[in-house]
Parts: sequence; C-alpha cells; structure tokens
Amino acid sequence: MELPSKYDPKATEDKWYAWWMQNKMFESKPDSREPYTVVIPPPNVTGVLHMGHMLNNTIQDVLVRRARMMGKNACWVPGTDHASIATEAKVVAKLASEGIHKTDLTREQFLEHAWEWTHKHGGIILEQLKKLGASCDWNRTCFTMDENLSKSVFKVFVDLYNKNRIYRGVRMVNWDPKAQTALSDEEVIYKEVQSKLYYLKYYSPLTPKGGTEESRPRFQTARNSSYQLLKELANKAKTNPTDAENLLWIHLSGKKLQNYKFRRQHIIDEFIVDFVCLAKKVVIEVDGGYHNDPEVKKADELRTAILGGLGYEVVRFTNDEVFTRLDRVLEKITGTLDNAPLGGWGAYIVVATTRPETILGDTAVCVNPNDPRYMHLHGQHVIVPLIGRSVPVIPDEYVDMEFGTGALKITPAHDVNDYILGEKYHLESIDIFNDDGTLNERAQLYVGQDRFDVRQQIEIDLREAGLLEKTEDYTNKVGFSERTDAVIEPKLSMQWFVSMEDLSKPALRAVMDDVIELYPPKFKNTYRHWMENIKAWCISRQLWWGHRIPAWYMPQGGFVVAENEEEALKMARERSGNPNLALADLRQDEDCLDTWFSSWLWPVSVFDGINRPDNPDIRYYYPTNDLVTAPEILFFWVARMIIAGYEYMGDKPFRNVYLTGIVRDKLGRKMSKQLGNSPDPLLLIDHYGADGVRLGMLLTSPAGNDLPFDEQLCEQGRNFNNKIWNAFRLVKGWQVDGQKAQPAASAQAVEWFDALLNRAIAEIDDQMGKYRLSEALMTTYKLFWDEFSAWYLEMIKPGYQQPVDGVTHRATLDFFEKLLMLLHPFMPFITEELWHHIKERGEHESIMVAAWPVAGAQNPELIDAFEQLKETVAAVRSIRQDKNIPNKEALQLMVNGAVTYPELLSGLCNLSAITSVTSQPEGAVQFMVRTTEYFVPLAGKINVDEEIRKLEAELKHQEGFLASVMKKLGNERFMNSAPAQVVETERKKQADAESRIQAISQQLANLKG
RNA sequence: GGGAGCAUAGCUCAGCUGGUUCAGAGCAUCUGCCUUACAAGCAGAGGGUCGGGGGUUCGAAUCCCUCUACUCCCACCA
Repeated sequence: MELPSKYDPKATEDKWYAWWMQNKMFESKPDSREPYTVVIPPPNVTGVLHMGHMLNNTIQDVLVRRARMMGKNACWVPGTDHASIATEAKVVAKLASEGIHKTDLTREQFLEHAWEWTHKHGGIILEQLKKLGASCDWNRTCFTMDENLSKSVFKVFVDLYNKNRIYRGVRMVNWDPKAQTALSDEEVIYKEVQSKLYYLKYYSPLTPKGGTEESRPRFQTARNSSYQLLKELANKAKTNPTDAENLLWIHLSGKKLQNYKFRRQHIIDEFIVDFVCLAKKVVIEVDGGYHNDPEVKKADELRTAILGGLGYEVVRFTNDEVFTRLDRVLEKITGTLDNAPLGGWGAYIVVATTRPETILGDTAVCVNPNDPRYMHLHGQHVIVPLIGRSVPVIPDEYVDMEFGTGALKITPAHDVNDYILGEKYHLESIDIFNDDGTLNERAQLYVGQDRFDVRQQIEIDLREAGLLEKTEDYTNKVGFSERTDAVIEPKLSMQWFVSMEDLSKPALRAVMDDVIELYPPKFKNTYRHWMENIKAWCISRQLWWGHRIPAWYMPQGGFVVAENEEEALKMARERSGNPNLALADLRQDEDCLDTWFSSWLWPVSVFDGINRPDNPDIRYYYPTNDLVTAPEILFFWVARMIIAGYEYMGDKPFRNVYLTGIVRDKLGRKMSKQLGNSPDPLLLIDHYGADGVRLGMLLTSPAGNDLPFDEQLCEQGRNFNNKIWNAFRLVKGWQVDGQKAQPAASAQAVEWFDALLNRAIAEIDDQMGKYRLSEALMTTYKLFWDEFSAWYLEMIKPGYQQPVDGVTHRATLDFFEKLLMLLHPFMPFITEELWHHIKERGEHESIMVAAWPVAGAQNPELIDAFEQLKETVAAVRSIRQDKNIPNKEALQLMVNGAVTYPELLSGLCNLSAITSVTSQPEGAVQFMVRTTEYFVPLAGKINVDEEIRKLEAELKHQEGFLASVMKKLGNERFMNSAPAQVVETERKKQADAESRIQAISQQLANLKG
C-alpha cells in the first residue's frame, strides 16, 4: 500500500483507541500474573483537562503501558473526586447567575442542584483523557461519592471515632459575616488595604483610670532609656573593652531572664554570633551539672577552641557570679530610673493595633522577652482601655520587637496568632462578635453595632479618654471573602479533628526506610519535616457538597457517631434510655468532611477494601505500584494515603511515588486560567497529535522538576512521529530479492545495530527503573533518529532502483519492530499503526501486549569500532563541506594504516577507492582519527598556507596537551598516590599525543619542503 | 520569620563513591544542501572560568566553608 509522506495522527488515533476499547485491551482481572497497579489521582469531577493533567497522565500511561508489555497484569484505575469546596463554589456561582442564593435553598434542594451539575459536567475530563491515549480500565471508574466509596468514608470515620482518634474541638475559622459561613483558607483573598495603626495606652492598675499628665514620664523614660543605652554601649564598645564586656552581659541578660531554664545553650551561641566582633573578652557561664552532659561539654570545648583561635580571651563564671554581674549591669541601666519602673503608679504601655474595636476582647498584652524596654513588665498587669479589665503582660518570642511599639494586645477570640498564644498561656477567650459582624453583650460597649462603625466610634472615645496616643497610616493585608468580598473575621468554632501523631508513625517510617520510595528522593526531607511536626487534621468543612459528618445530636444533649441513620437511632435510644426516640428527634451534624478525608482512602476504596477487606481485587491489586502526582499535594494527599494504608490495610498503599513538576509557561509563570497562559490540551492534540503532545510533555521533565512548557516541544514530538513514519516508508518501499546475497557491509551493519540496540535496551530499562522517563525517552529518540535512521539505514540502503537482500530486509524489519515496541509506551498510536504494517497480525494482536524487548549481548568493541568509522565518515564529509565538493563527486581516500570497514566507509562517503600509503602523498588534505592518518587527494583545491597554519595550530595544541600529561607523570606525589589505572591512562595519553605530534610534524615538513 | 532545594552552553537539563564517558545531551543558533524516506528533512560547525570567593587534595563541576541569586513548602505579622 502507498503511505503518504506526512503522518496524519487524527484518523490513526481515534481508530486505535476505539479498537483497543473494543478488544478490551485496557481491562484487567486478577489472574496468575504479577499485578501492576496504578490509581489515578482523581481530578475534580467537574474539572476540565489542563496541562498538569496532561503531564501527570502521560507519565502514568507510559509506566502502565510498559508494565503491560513486560508481561504484568497492568491495571490503571481511573476516577474523579467530588472536590467539595471547588464544586460547591461552582454550583453556588451557577445558581447565583440564575438569581438563586444558597441561603434560600434547603440542604436537599441545594444537593439536587449539585448532583445535576455533577451529572452534566462530570466525567468530561475522563473523556478527554482518552484522547491522550490513557490506557485506564474504564470499567473500574470510581467517584469519591459513589455508594461504596461513601460507605468506606463513614466506616472509617466511625472506626477512628471509636478508637478515640477523632474528636471535636474549637478552632479558628475564616468567618464570612455576610454569607454567615466559614471559608477554607483557599477561599480567602488577601488584599493590600490602606488602614491605620492606633497607638493605645494600657495603664498600670496602680494608675487611676486614665492617668494624669504628671504620672506618665517616669514610665516612658523607663521604656525608652534601656534600649537607648544598649545602642550607646554598642558604639562605645568598639573602643572600650570594659563597656564591651558589659554589653555582652546586657545582651545575655535579656535572654537570660526568660529563657534561663531551657535555653542556656542558645544564649551563649546567639551572643557570640551577635557580639563577638565587638568584644575583646568572651564570657561563658558555668554552673553545677553544666558539664555533666557530655554533649554540652563537647560543644563547649569546641566553642572555646574556636574563640581561642580567634584571639579572644575566654573567661568562665559560675552561676552565682553570672547573676551578680547581671545585677550590676541591670543596676547600671535602671539606675537612672529610680529603681521603680515595674508597673509603678502612673506607668503605661503603648500598644499598636489596626483593629481598636477588638480591645474589648483583649485578655493579655504580649511583649518579646528579649525586649529591654519591657523586661520589667513581665508578669505585671495592665488595664484594657475603656472597659477597665485587668490583663497580664506576658513575654513571648512571637512578638516582633521592631514592629509598632513592640507590645501586642492579645485577643484570642479574634486573631489566629492571639488564639495560639491564648492556648499557650491559658488565657480567657472573649468572643465579642455576633455571626453577622455586630458586637454582642460580651463586648460590654457598642453592643449591637457593626464592627466597622464601632472602629470609628471607639477612636473618638479613646481620644477623648486620653488613651489614644496617636494614629499612623498603615498598609496591611486583609483577608476578603472570595464570594462576598466581605472582610473575613477570624472566629472560633467547633470542628472535628483527627489526631495524627500516632497514626502517622508507620507512614513516616515507611518513607524513611524506603519501603515507599519518593522520586526524586529530595522530597524525603520535606516529608519527614512535615510528618514529625504533624498537627491535628481539621476534617470538618462548613459545606453541603460532600460526605456529611455521621454524627447525630440527641435532644437531651450529647451525640452519637454511626455509619448510618438506623445505626445512629439505635445507639441514641440505648444511650438516652428512651426507646421511643425517633429519627426526627436527632439532628445530624451540618458539616461535611474535608475532601481529603475520602481521597486518603482512594487506593483502598477503589477496590472496596474498606467494606470488604478480603475481596479478590483488593488482595490482588493492593498495594499498588506507582503513584504519580504533584509535589504540592505530598502532604494533603500522599502522606495521608500512606497513613490510611497502614491503618486500614496494614500495608503501604504504593511502592513508589513519582512527583511531577509544575507546568509553567515560557516565562516561568505557573499556568493558570487568570493569566490565560495555558494552552488547551485538546487543541494541542488536534494540532500535533496525541503522540506528539505526549512527547512534548516528556522531553524535558525530569521527576520533580518544573516543566517549562513550550509548544515547540510538541512540534519536536510531531516531527519525531514524522521521522518514524518516513523511515518506515523507506523500508517498506524496498524491493526484496530473496536470492540476492547479503553484502558484507550490510552484514556488518546488522551485527553492529544489533549490539547497539541491545545496549540501548539495557540503558532504557535502567533509566525507566530509576524513573528517569525523560532520559529513557531521549535514549530511545536518539537510537531511532541518529543511530537507526541516520546511520544504520544509510549503511544498508540499496542502490537506486536496486532490491535489498532478504536477510538484511528481515533483520531491518525485526529491528524496526523492536524499536516500535520501545517507543510504544511513549507514543502508543503511531507505534500500533506501524506495528500492524510490518506484517500481517492476528485479529486481536496488539503491540500493547507484545513482549518488551530483552537486551542481548552488547559487544562494546564492535560499537567502538563503528564509532571510529563514524568519526572517519564525519571527517570526510567535513572536508567535502570545506572544499565545497558535491556528494555526487566520488573521492579517493588514502590511509596510513588499516581500515576496518572499507565497504561501509566507501558507501557512506562515496569513495572511489581506498588505498594504503606509508607517507604523505602530494596535494592531499590530511586528517586524523584517533591515531590513524588519512589523506584525501585534492589536487588544485588545496591552499598550502592554510593547511600549514591549521597543522601548526594543531601541533601547538597537541604539544600543550602532552606537556600537561608529562607534568602529571613527572609529579612524584601523583605517581605515588594515584591508582595504577589512572597512571596507565595518562601513559596512553602520552603515547597517543607523541604519535600524533610525530605525524603532524612529518606533514608540516612535507608541506613546507 | 521557619524549613527545604537549586545554581553547568542562549533555553531545559545529565554528569554516581573526587581521576577517559569530563566538560556532555536535546532544543535553539550559524553554514552548506530540495542527495531517489523525510525541508516536519540531510550534512557540518560554533558555543561554557561548571554562580562569586576561599579551603582540603598530587588532582575538584564533584568534598568542606562562605557570600550571592533564584525557586518551593509552611506560618503569616499586630
């Protein structure tokens, strides 16, 4: 049949995908073969294919197809995720565009809309994956809200609850007062806003409310002067060693006061870092027991040695001495303050805030323990302006000394960090806001007014009371609701949590011990860091779309947790002792579970392993082999799957994790809808063919590296398709003469390519085994394009209108078939197409299940001999180009030495003759390959001067090279310490260089003579 | 602010426990070719102080220290 000169992917791809489906080529059932399992990272059910999916799924398909060819029972399970937040947001937006607000609907009505949306848009993405060639077992397609998967979720929830791993607790959420709902962090948009910093005065309780003009100055002096003094001392220290020593002590004292008990080590280290350059003398404290710890002792010795080496005098003091000296220094500072700074009468502290209305919920003021301005205030109390509540001043390193006044008011109910500090110091949390953003009774003042109105009013009131020192303009970031644009109010609310500390232990170990391997392994570190600092997982979301939390509240208080309503009712009746309790009396928790709470079960639940732990599928396919996903969900998803795998299957969920990079545009920007820099994958496929796009995705994307995507890569992929296509056309177009004897050149070429192919297969296997997909592809690419097409086919190509002999033809088709198989995982469509053109195939035969080629003998000597041949060919071609000699014009070649493959050399260079010479002929261009000299007689075309110049340059280069080698060989220490083999290669370099120099000198003499 | 990673040709990256795989690959660039499979091609060529500085060593892209630049994750500043 006649093949067109350009490959047309469109028809081919649709044809073969349909054929594969029809022949159930993707389906998998448990059998006696070794399983190879991959579960797809489920895309959002209503999502649309983007470049990230393309990369991710291309990689999975390559792995799956290769495993299948290697005789494994490959099973790739596809599916989608309900993506509660994203999907709910889309449905809300869609309803809003129809004038319907979520709040106007009942839960049931809303869910109806959501399902309708899901059915309408769901699974589009899976259809798109088919265009890419994804060889998923579509019969196994799962959705996280399928009945079995949902059941699994509830079962796991109940189980964890019964194991006391799930509990309820209070947590800060992003509250949207307008929509009256909590938002996830992802739904909060931070914007720069012009606002004001209010400097408020918190007086000492000893001060009459409001204070007086006379009562202030002492306190203020206390605050300012100590810091000032430090600075002065720092300047003096450069010239005055005594002050320098004091300076060290002052600095030390700051740390010391608060951290004495547990941070001794750090005190010394930090002060050295900060001040050693100023001091002449370094003091290290010593106390009883201090040196009993060998670790500490070692560190101390090391430090002493380093400091000593730097020329510092090291002095040691005992603990008591430390405090004596400390007192002296403190005295020096505070001496000017009349020794009465500590929250004394009339004293106040100034706190800066952007939200003055929240002072009504203040329960503490916080300062940095190292801040010399406030050291004396630790543990003292101050009065919250206007409402007169007495709150403690607590020291904590969280506070930034540089910001504002270095003092922070703590409102645990209305700020995340304040909340954390509140927890730490057991502070009371006073929630002063109603759900709609107005103030409640607990605020005491402004009750019922909106938070922003209160902000204006309180400024006026504070100023009148003399409690507002000043205001400053200030730019800060404020969170806004993505949906309503209302300012987010951090708010405490009751949430469900999973405690992760114990659950995570096997999962941490599995990765650390390489039971599960991450590719690239650099993510191990990050993984460990996260797992070792794992926090409770908040699993409740204030959403309707998703798995509703299976907890039912009883009328008399308390709740039951059960897999379903019947169960719940039964339990509630038992628990309450009321057998007449009805389902209607129970109220199910309104919240949904975090989407990840269902996807963390994915590798188990797609095989129904939670509900039926002994079913044949889960027993056969679990644990899965490779997981391919993006590093940004390493914690959200991968780590949690590992945790769930160990908890529910007692085994890892997968053996290897391949982490892809982020697909970026040429400018390095992440592809996103907003930027509009993401190409439509389907258009790309339309343009370059699925095989071309797959190549484009894979050509430059080592694991874990970002993929700077450029359509040019797809073009390269398409061009490669075309190359394969045309190489096939050439081979297929030959006339075959079974009687014709195989030329020696062809026999040699076949032998060589066979060796090369074997080497390449071994290399590809190795690279694939290390998940270096791009490299394996490149190896295959070069094998086909450079070695097979450019060299091998040229070597065996019969003369014009000549037939090819049968032996060579068969060998060539055999090579071609193997090459197609090697290419198949990367480019499934064109390889299937051509595989069927090579010879007649059975009705259901497919390259998809053809046996992956096995690497045979490699014969490196042969390969090297051919490399030498190639170098010679290239040299002759180079001369042609230099001298502008057309290919058609045959050349003569003379050799000083032996030629290994004269037939091939003649054929590839179009030589009329190869003759042996022992000396330089007249009027010939010379070149060397390794240590052999060649000459091409070109009477009349030679510029003698130029040849001399070239040779002289070459001679100089060789002499320089020889000199460097000789220098090495003359170095006694090199000769003594370098391994024999290294010395040997140096000797060989010497010999080669010498023989080259000799040859060049000879030629120069001839030319000049 | 906390943690991690990276820096090699114009671009994207290889380069293992220091030494012939040592300075590489693909793309891009330049030059010559419509040579009977392929111009979506063929043949050839140029291009790098391996981020800067210091150290260890007979020998450093490779090991150590330091500086600089960038990237990512986490927490986000009253």
